[in-house]
Amino acid sequence: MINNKDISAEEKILNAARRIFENKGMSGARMQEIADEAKINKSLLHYYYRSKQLLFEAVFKTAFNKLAPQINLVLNSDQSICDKIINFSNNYTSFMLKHPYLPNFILQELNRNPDFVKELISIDNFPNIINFKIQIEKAVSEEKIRPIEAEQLFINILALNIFPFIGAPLLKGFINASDKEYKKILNKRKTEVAEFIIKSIKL
Amino acid sequence: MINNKDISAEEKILNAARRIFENKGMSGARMQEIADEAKINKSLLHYYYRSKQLLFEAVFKTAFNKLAPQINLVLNSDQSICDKIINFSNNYTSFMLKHPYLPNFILQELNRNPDFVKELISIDNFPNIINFKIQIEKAVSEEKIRPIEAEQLFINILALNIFPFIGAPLLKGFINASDKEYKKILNKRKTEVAEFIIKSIKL
DNA sequence: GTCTATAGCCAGATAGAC
DNA sequence: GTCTATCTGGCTATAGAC
Repeated sequence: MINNKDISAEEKILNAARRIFENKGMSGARMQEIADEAKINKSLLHYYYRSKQLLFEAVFKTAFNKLAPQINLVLNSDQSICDKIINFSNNYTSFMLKHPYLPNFILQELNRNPDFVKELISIDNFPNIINFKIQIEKAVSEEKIRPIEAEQLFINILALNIFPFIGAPLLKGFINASDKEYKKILNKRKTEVAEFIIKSIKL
Repeated sequence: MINNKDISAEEKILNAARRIFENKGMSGARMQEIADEAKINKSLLHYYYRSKQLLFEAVFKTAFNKLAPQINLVLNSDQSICDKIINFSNNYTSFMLKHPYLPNFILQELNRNPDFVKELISIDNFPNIINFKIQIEKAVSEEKIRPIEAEQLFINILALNIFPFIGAPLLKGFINASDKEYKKILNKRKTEVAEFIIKSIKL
């Protein structure tokens, strides 16, 4: 039997762990730091999650499950290509402005441990390009958009939307922007990115 | 007086450290692992570089100094906008196919420690958007390209070229590509990316 | 310059009282 | 479930012989 206090402790830990892991990664994070962030005794971390590795995996899967549905809207919804591009660019950027460390965290850990993707693929709703590929090939053959491979277009859509968050520290430096100015630039991208892509693929 | 053997040891360490740090990051790397990779006694790492932190900084600055000139070709060379986009997309992708972990390594560590950018900015030849901004504004006012802000275009150019390397593990999963197939896709991007951008900004 | 041995510290994990 | 105390191992860094 689990009472309210238990749920609260487990969730406090998971949220604290998310903040610390997103910032420092698996190897840079300290269990003590997570405990402090959660305002909870360090032993309780082990009581609830057994080990640092298991706590990390819980955080990682939660993070990935936030990202996957967004990608699936591009790959598997029944919107038109234009609507997908417009909606995804708008929604994804809005979402990321609230969770700016998420893509960096996920990609960082996957680069460090590429085999982890294999585990993720078996999960329900792991994004897959097949339907999108059919949609693009159809649109090309019907001359609704210029000839372009679905894989290249898909990579472009993700690149234009995700990179501004991953590359933020560097981009801020290159373009001489304060945090506030950079946030403004990101906000503009909610519509800019879709316009950029659509202008490129229209006939 | 430094003889050949010294130089060799120092370089062996730096190269080994680069490989390990690029893979595991500062906090995930172990001095013993770097020593093994360099086939050298662990004490020598401290003899030559004093501490892990200093060794890391040497590796990081070397890496950044490889990246910066490439960015400066876009920002500060006197090529036309089209030539810049075509040449950068081609050269950068060729370069990154040889150093695929470089952008991930740099962005990872900058995200973990954003203040580090401030140190980099003081370095000679730190990329700056000013000249590029002038060039774009001129081209827009002369109606050579459609209206677009220099910052947004610059972010797009970097995003389309860099993200496919940082996001590789995830993208491979989404588009069901083997390492070999993904490499083929990246190779195509040497020309695809430039085409995609130019189609979007032409009038 | 290169090695072995070890100091000194810190992190993850557990034992056990309450 | 929650706490304190502590074990155990691994890591950076250094001392000191050669």
